Amino acid sequence: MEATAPTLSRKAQIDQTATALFRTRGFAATSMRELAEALGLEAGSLYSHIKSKQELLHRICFRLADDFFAGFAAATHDSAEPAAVQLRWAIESHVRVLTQDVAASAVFLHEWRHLSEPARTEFLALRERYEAGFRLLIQRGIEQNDLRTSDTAFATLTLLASLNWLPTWYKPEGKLPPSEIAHRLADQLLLGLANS
Amino acid sequence: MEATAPTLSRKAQIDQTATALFRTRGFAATSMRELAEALGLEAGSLYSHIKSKQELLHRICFRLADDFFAGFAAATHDSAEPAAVQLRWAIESHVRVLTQDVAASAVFLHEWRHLSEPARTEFLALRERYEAGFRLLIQRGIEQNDLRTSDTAFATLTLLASLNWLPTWYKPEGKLPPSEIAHRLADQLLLGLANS
DNA sequence: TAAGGTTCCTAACGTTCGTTAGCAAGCGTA
DNA sequence: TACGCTTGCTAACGAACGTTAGGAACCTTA
Repeated sequence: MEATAPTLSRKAQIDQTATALFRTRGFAATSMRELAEALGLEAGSLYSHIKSKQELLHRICFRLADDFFAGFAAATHDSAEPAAVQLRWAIESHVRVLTQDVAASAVFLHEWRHLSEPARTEFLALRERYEAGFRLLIQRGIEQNDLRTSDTAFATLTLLASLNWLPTWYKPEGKLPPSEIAHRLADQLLLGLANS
Repeated sequence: MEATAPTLSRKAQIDQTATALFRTRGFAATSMRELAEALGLEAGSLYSHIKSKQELLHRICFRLADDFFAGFAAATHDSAEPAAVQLRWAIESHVRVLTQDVAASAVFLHEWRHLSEPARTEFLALRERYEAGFRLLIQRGIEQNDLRTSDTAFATLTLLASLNWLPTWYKPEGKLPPSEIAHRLADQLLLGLANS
C-alpha cells in the first residue's frame, strides 16, 4: 500500500469537499456525517479512503505550507535582485498561493489550531520559518535603503496580516484577477495610503 | 427577575472564562464541561447563571461590537477635522478596543460564524456598517487630497486586515504599550514601507 | 423564625460524535 | 474463471455532547 499513485481521485475529492466544509463551518463543527452526505455517501464509507478526520486537516494544512515555501523560494531565487524587489515578488507569490485555493487557504490560516500534537507544533515551526523569510527581506531592504520602518518584526506581522485577510473576502469570480490584486496589495503596503 | 444589577459577578466570571476558552480552543471545540471545570464547578451548575452556550457567544460578540462603534463615534465626532486625521484616530480607537480585551477580540473576529440565526445575520450587518465608516473616511481623505489609493473598498479591507491580525500576536505584557502599537500601525499603513 | 434568592450539586435525558467490523458489489488483470 | 483492489453499505460501539430536573446548602432581609 501507499504506492505512488493509486486511489488518488476519490481521496482528492474527499479532501476538496472537506476543505470547503472546514472553511465555512470550521473543523470542530463539521461532522463526518455532514462530509459524507456532501459527497453522496454514508459516514462509514469515508474510512475506506482516509484514516481519520485529523488526517484530512493535516493534509490540507501541510500541502498549503509546501506551496507557500515553494513560492517564496522561487520569488527570492535571484539573490542579485534588490531585497525590496524580492519582497514584492514574495508578496505576489503569497497572494498567488492564497487565491489559487481560497478554501484551503482559509483552513490553513484558521483551523490549524485543531491539529493534534505533534503536528500542531511542527506547523507552528514552519509558520515561524516562513515569517522569518519575510522579516529578512524587509531587514535587507532597509540596509539597502529601499525600505524604512521603526520595527522590522512589527512590519512583517502587519504585512502578512494584510495578505492573510484576503481569503475572507476574495471571490474567484470577482472582477479583479489575482495578479492585479497582488499588485495593488504590494503597492498599498509598500507605498502606503498617505500622499507624499 | 432581570433587574438592574443582581448576580452580575459570577455571570461576568463565566463570560470571561468562556471568552478565554473560546479563543484558544474555538467555540465548537469548547465543551460546557471544560468551561465548568475551568471555573471549579460542575457542568449543570452553569445553567443557574446562563441560558445556553449560544448566549455566551452572543454576549461576547455583541458587547465588543458596541465597543467598536462607540470608539469610532468618538474618533470621528469632530467633523471639522480633516478626514485623514479622523482616520488616524479611528485606527487608534480600533487598536485600543482590540488591546483592551484581546481574548474577546479574537472571539469576535473568528468565532462569530457559530452564532445562530438571526444573530449571525445581524452581526454581519453591524460589521458591514463599521467597515462602511472606514470606507467613507478614506474616500473623504482622497477628496481632500490627503490620501491616495486606486480602490477605496480594497484599501479599507487591507487596512482593517492589518489591524485585525493584532489579537493573534499581541501580548498585554509585551514591551510596547497599546498606544505605541496604535501609532506605529497607523504610521505604517498611512505612510507605507517604501522610502519616498 | 420564615421567605426568597443565589449558588451549586447529582443524576440523568436524548442526541450526536468519530470510528470500526463485516460484508457485498463492481472492476480490470491474469 | 478467479484474483485482488476499490468502493460502498448497514449496524453498531463507547464516548462526549448540551441541557434539564430536583433538591440542598447558604445568605440576606423582614
